[in-house]
Amino acid sequence: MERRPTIIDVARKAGVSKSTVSLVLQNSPQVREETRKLVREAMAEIGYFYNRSAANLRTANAGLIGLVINDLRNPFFTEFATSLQMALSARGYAAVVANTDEDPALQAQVVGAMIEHGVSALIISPTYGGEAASFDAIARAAIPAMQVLRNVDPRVDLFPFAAPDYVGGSRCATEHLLETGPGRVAFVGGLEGRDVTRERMSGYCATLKAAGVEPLVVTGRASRAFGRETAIRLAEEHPDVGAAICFNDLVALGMLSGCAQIGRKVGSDFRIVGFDDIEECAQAYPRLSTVRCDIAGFGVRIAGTVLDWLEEGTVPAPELRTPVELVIRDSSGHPA
Amino acid sequence: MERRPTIIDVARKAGVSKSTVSLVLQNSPQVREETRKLVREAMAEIGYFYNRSAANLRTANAGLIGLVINDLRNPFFTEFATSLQMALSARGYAAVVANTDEDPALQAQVVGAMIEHGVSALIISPTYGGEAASFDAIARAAIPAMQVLRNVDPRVDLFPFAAPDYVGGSRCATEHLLETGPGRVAFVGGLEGRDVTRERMSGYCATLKAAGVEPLVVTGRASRAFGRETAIRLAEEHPDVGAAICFNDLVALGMLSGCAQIGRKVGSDFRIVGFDDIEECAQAYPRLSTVRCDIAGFGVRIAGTVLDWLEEGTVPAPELRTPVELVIRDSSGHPA
DNA sequence: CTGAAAGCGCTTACAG
DNA sequence: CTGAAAGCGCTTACAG
Repeated sequence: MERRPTIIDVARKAGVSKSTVSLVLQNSPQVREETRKLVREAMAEIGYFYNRSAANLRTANAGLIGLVINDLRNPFFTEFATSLQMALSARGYAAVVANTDEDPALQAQVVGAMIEHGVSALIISPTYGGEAASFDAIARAAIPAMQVLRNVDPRVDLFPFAAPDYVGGSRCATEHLLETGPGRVAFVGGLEGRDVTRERMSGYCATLKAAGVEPLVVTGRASRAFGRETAIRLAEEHPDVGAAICFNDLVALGMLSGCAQIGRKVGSDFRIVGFDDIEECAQAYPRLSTVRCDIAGFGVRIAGTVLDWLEEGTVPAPELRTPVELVIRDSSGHPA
Repeated sequence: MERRPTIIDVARKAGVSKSTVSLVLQNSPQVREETRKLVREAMAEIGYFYNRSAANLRTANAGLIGLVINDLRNPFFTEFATSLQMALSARGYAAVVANTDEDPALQAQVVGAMIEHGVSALIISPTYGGEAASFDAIARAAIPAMQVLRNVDPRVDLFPFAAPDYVGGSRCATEHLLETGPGRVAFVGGLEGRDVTRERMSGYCATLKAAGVEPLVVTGRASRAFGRETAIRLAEEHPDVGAAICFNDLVALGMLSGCAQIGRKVGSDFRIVGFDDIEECAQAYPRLSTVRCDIAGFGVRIAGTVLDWLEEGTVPAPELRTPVELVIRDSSGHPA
């Protein structure tokens, strides 16, 4: 467990100066091919590892990106974080990631820790509430940061916002449900008063209004458990409701489970469309129709946007909306 | 976007030397309370952020832990990684995390990157194959590292191994299935030749052998899709099979879906038990019986083990097995 | 309790 | 193409 070799050790071994070793490390063209090879061999021989922290002290580019996520156990966010991380990795960056579990205090803490670790940029899917503490710290530290999936800080010039086109998605889904069968269509899940809920609901409300149909909104946690309970409750209390558009796939999958439990046949007796298109949708029975947000592609895109910002100074637009697509499978019936 | 304040700026502002500021940063008791307060105020006023990379250069404790996971999109690993990360965070460490997608080359790359970033320790749920490249690099860098969930490198003295007690779990599950009904019980899912598959299968095989029953093993990818297909295929080709113990919950959930599709009633016509107890099990219909590995608790425990190793020098035992527990819900029927 | 000085491993002009 | 020197922001003895 002795001291790790440094460029000085490499230099000594290779018989050159440490500047030369540094130049080799940076692939500088001004080092002769022969010397370069000599140095590389010396590195391999003595087991040299580049020390980025030390380099960072001079250049202030750690190659570290912070990723803070409000709910990392939710498959939607897992998929986002994973795709993003892998895209960063492919471009030579490492990701420091933290889950905040929707806790503003925890979020402020991890954001602070990441700043201390010298992240070059921050990508944050923020909690609702207490956002000031986190974003003010980021602003003070003058670190490029994007807010994704949820827009909680209005300073989008400082903290550009990106998310899928939720409104468009809910409009399509509602129109589809209006076409495929009779009965009222409900909107299920999503916590009241939140932006994302408002957006995913607004396409629904607008479409129903245009069609002259009365809406029925059942807000609540975006969980399987809530979906399941609601499916059962809806059958009892609102037998006239023949379809539901869900806040997300988790709720929809929960409704599938609830309908199975009470023997209500999904796709005919009752029609459901989810939101997000997590992997499970295609494997459920019946296969779940949903609004595909291509969250993996979204993650990759955000990685690119942030790295371009960092490397080329291309400041992202204040608001980016990525297109969504209705995927019709079996849970929503088929147009008559 | 000017230069970030340093301890020198703080010192000047507070009218003390930079050593004093450093001492305050470390909560050294040798600084007078009054001075301490003065310094803290100065820090707040000029927006100072601690620079860990710089500190690390002297002390070689970055407060960074590397977490590399073979399949981060799998809810089992997501839960593990998230719990672990949050436990680290609670003790003041940040986690650099990377998904390797079962790719040995990618794994070697991210391990190298983490070493460069100066992680103080590594926790790795490794890919199968090509392990030498990764673990040799870790050994050369002399970084404490644990292999979890999969034991691929035999040097467990160097890289202690920890995992739930898979063998015991599969034994319990098999006994349970033998008690709750008639028909053969199959083992479904898990790639052939892998340690985890072998372990999760061995309790099954041993129990059947003791009971004098013929085993039926259907290996394959540990996915919902495979479970679904297998449920359908089993009903056609092996109508005598009345129960299945699955490699993991994903397979079991897939089987639930397949049974629903062909109208086979799970819990009576056919009995299923999963493995892991991911969150979804309790929300499925019927609710899935499974072997609980308490992966969240496992993650927290590993975090503790590694940090104790780092901070107190407590070297972990070469192999740690954590207890598992059979959770009986509705999918496995009930003992007659 | 506080200051001055050296050093952690690198990069970056600047000479040669 | 290569060397000597300064400096990144901190910590750590060592004096005072």
